Amino acid sequence: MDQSIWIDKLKEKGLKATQQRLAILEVLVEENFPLSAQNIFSKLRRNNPNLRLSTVYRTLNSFVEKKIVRKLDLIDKESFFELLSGEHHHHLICMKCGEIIPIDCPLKDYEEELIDNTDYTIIDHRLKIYGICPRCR
Amino acid sequence: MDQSIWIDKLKEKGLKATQQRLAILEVLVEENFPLSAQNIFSKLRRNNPNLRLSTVYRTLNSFVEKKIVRKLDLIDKESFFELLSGEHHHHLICMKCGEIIPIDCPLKDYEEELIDNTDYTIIDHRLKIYGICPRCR
DNA sequence: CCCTTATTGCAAATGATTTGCATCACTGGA
DNA sequence: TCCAGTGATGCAAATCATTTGCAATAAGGG
Repeated sequence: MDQSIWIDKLKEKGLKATQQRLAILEVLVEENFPLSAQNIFSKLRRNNPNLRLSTVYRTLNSFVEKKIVRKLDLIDKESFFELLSGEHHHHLICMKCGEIIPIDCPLKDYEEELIDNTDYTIIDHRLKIYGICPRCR
Repeated sequence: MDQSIWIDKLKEKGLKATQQRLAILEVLVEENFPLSAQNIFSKLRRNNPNLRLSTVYRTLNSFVEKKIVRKLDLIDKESFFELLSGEHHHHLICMKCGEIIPIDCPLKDYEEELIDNTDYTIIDHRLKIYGICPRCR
């Protein structure tokens, strides 16, 4: 990973470019996939025994706030976090094996309609589709 | 509320028609709106000091399992529960005042497409749209 | 009306996430 | 390059919604 790009990005958003933040970013970039705080923590801890789960949470929360990552509530308890890059999209989740597939967003026209009908200002939306993948079926 | 309908419905689903279950159902029917476990608990407790929050949770979970109510994760922490009746729909939530508006489901065609593209069996989906209502804006 | 079994009260546990505080590491300026 | 100020982190403890174990209770079929 080219750290300098990320160092700049962090500074640009008013965040110090610390070791822990860069390590967490590196995992998110390399996986390029939704991960839980615990996931990230486990991956990093062996080479970084001082890292705490609370630091991972604090970091992810600041990343969410600065729109560097997006928080997803895919399954009941644990939240997942994914890097905000590439196309806006949603997820299809296999209820048996937990596979997560990115899917594109079908809501553009629908939101226009909604604005006309409700006079709301639309800020954001969440869409998740649950099913069973061909292998688990 | 005509209790006998609900007593039958519970029995039909293999649940005993207990006082607490009927009380919880009554609140859900009268509000006809998504409520949290704590919401329901607070409404009932004054006339029912023995009721426990854990009973409300257990009841709601069994209702979800039997498809009598639907669980919604609208805001970060607390889950909401709403009676499963009427049209399948989703929710538009005002991020300032918390107003919740039911909206209809735009996903039928999209799911067909998804089945063709992914070979998944689609079980369910969740859609929430967040915005600011005209009054709060 | 009784017996069986599901349900509830109650208290304690759980698990993800957050927080308080002292220490440490980053960064911009000298 | 070094230093001070401030934000970030380690650490431990707290929080908060939700769940669970167990003994006591209530529902409902016979």
